[in-house]
Amino acid sequence: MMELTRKSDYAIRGIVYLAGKPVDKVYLLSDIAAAVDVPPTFLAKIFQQFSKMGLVKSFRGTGGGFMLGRLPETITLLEVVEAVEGPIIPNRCVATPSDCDRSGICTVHPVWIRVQEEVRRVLAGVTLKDLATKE
Amino acid sequence: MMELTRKSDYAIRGIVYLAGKPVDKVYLLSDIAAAVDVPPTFLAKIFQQFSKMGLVKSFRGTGGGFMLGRLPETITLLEVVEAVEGPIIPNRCVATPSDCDRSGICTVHPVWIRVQEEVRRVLAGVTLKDLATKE
DNA sequence: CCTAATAAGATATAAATTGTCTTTTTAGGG
DNA sequence: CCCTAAAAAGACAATTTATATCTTATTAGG
Repeated sequence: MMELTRKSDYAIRGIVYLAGKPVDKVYLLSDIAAAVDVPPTFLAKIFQQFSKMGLVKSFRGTGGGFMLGRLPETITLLEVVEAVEGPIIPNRCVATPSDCDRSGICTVHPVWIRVQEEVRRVLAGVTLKDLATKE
Repeated sequence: MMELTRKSDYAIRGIVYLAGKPVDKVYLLSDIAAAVDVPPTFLAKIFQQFSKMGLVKSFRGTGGGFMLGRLPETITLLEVVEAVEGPIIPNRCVATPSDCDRSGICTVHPVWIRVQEEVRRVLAGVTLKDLATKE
């Protein structure tokens, strides 16, 4: 339970790297991937998702690359994780409570809700600015 | 991220069922599995694990079956989940910090520690007695 | 129009999940 | 003693998810 996927880990590395750089410049995917030690083709997929959601902006063609879509202090770790993995759901019954309807009431359900809340609270309390390491 | 496996869900159903019954009696695996709607062979594997860890006691042969290994108020949900899935590890770097040693210090690491602590805290605060629904 | 770069989609491989099946061991009862 | 009822243990199988890679298309600049 609870294990982050590689994809999310890679995603965080990549976007935190951007957050630690001057935000108005464009960075090559290949350079980012090399800097954070992630397979470039995999990071490309991740950043494509991010781009659709506005977390990063992409520019094609010569001189293209990626930059952060918003200021680092306005992007939370929760947003990043959920952008990659979808909503944080400790158990399927949290997403679709009808799954829980064995025997009328499920006593465990409220516990998963609390787990979800606590995890979201922690992740929502950290921004990319907090995570970015300026060099 | 964070999704409980079926195995854990089944495990919880099974052991909570036991916790809701008179604790000094023995229950057939096949009956438990039918009552909580879990494949019997799968639940068997889970209860074998539980048995090794003392969460349940097993009895073989005629008249055999399973009962809780300890009183319901002394078994936490955390124990049950970790008995099935192993320790709660939001990211591999929490288990093996050496993984985290890209670029000296990893700023995200402490966040995963906090996530781990919060999840454990919630789950440790709930016992099987709390979850058991007496009929 | 040529080149540099991302976008999109198809495909491939490996690992984990979710089981099942068979054989063995243990225990009780006639 | 057998015979039967039950769990224990281990091997095996199917499905799904994770982890990529490859190819082709699109976009932009010079």
